[in-house]
Amino acid sequence: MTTVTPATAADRTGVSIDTLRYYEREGLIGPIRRSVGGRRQYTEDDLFWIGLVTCFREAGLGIADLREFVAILRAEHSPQDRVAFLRERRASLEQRVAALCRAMEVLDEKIAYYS
Amino acid sequence: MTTVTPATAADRTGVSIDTLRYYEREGLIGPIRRSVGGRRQYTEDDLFWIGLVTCFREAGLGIADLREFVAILRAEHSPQDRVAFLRERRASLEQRVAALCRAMEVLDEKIAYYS
DNA sequence: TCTTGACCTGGAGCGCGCTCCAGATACGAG
DNA sequence: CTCGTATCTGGAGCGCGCTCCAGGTCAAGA
Repeated sequence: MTTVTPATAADRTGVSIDTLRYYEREGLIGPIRRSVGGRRQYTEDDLFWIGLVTCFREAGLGIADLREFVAILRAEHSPQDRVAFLRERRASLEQRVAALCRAMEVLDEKIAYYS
Repeated sequence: MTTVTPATAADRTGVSIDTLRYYEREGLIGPIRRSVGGRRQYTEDDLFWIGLVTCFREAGLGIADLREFVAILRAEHSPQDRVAFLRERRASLEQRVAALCRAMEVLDEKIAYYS
């Protein structure tokens, strides 16, 4: 299996090395395989997962949310639990979108006023 | 002009008294009128403005953004500057929405998978 | 008048999400 | 083998956005 150094992983995911280590410490990714000497070796799967995490971080989910997310998707939870959790997260994202739309409406109003 | 105590203002806006003071210190609201004894007296206009600020905070704008927002709307800036600023803010909100939508798509995928 | 509770100020403290640092170790190029 | 760069670990530091606290002031009700 082809793997990649921390520097390359950081480069390809757009996440800093420090943050990658932080995410691993926090249980959001990995644990990442190590070389004999102890250096991290990121697989393509790791990179993909980091992409998912980044996607959710950008959407505003907190570290604790993501930890739970990881646990749900990895551990032995009943499908109902998983789906319930996922739906819950989806609902909160919808609320964020709603908040954003309200703010955009206000902006549009102001833009119209000053145009 | 009818005014309202800090406690009532907090109650009606859903923003804590401490946070109201903080916003005022940061220049996001006010300065709020004071009674002879030095207590704050919030007008309806103040409450409305606090509502706007809250709306933008919920949409994820930072304190510095809002300070600039206030400056733009209050001070003597050319209409072009205002509109440019507002459009810029709107664009960044759109990006947030896009990030949220991406995350929701991922969630939907997982939901579909586990359903 | 006295009590009680809301409010004042300035400043410290806190949780989050990184980010940086020191000191040690690994490893590829020459 | 040596050098230089990349990486390792544990822990400190930081910016943001509040939140809390101490010590004092104000004001309405009994």
